[in-house]
Amino acid sequence: MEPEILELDSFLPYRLYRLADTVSREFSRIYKERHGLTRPEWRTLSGLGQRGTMTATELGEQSAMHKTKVSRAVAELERRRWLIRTPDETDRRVEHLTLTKAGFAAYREMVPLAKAFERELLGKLSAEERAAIAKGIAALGAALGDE
Amino acid sequence: MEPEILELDSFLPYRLYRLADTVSREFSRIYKERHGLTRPEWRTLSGLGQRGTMTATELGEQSAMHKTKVSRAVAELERRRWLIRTPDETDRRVEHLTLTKAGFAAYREMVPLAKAFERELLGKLSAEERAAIAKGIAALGAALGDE
DNA sequence: CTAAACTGGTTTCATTTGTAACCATCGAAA
DNA sequence: TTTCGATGGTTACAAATGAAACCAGTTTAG
Repeated sequence: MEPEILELDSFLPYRLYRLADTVSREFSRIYKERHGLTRPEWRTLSGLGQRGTMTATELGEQSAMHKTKVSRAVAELERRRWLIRTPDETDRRVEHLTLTKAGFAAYREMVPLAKAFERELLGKLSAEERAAIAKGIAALGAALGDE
Repeated sequence: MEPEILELDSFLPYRLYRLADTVSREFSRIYKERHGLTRPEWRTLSGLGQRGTMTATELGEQSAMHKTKVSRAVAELERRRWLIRTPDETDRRVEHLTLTKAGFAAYREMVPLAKAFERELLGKLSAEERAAIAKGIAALGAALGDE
């Protein structure tokens, strides 16, 4: 019997990871160069910028980050005075996180850059290709419960 | 003027990364549990299994890994006696890497598991969705020169 | 020839990450 | 109530990673 070979180049987990890695690495230059943010920090910033106040746990769910990443990212943004913590009135374990003026200013500055990056990337694709990637990602995400 | 908000959930770099992370993490359980391999080690194993002999540099190109990752993965697989290095005849900096019997046995054992994983994952999608993800990834990969 | 630039591969060091243990608080059940 | 299991969040420690320095050996240009 023939030895079975795995075509790595068309193997979904590999292909997907590699693509995401390339895109993410490119994109990270934007927030890394501009403000020296790490990816968890950027996600925290954009999560709070988008949704307003959130708790650390909510942030973790929304951005698919492990709680330790969230914890460290929040600590760093707090150190920069980009966010503040407000203790919950009724549950003293919980704290509500909100961007400060400075934090929100940074967010507002980043948003157009992020959108431009995405626009440029998608601009290299045809309309059908854009539709395909959107559909594919949505379907796979749904299949994985990766909401 | 309205503050511009970035919808993280539909932002391509984020969505893609998150999806890849989920898939990759799931998949890694297979080679992690079975043999305690790291991802670079798995990639090295499957790269050599697929293509036969390669140099470290070629491995790096084929699997999109930094040279230090390759170096360490190769060292570990060598320690397990899953591969051997043969010095190049004409250029003494280069070494050709090949799986040993044991290494190839491990590879052969992993391939069906990998294929089954992919099959199961894709099985959750409709035919059009499968086509969409394939097309989208290929297009984006091409656009990025991410061969 | 020979010096300088380059390439394959390894190592060192600082940073990032994940796991697990941990602390404090909370809610439910006895 | 008191106790015990969950939960929000942080910390400690080990492992994985990336950047840059490094060592050999090779090529190129003078």
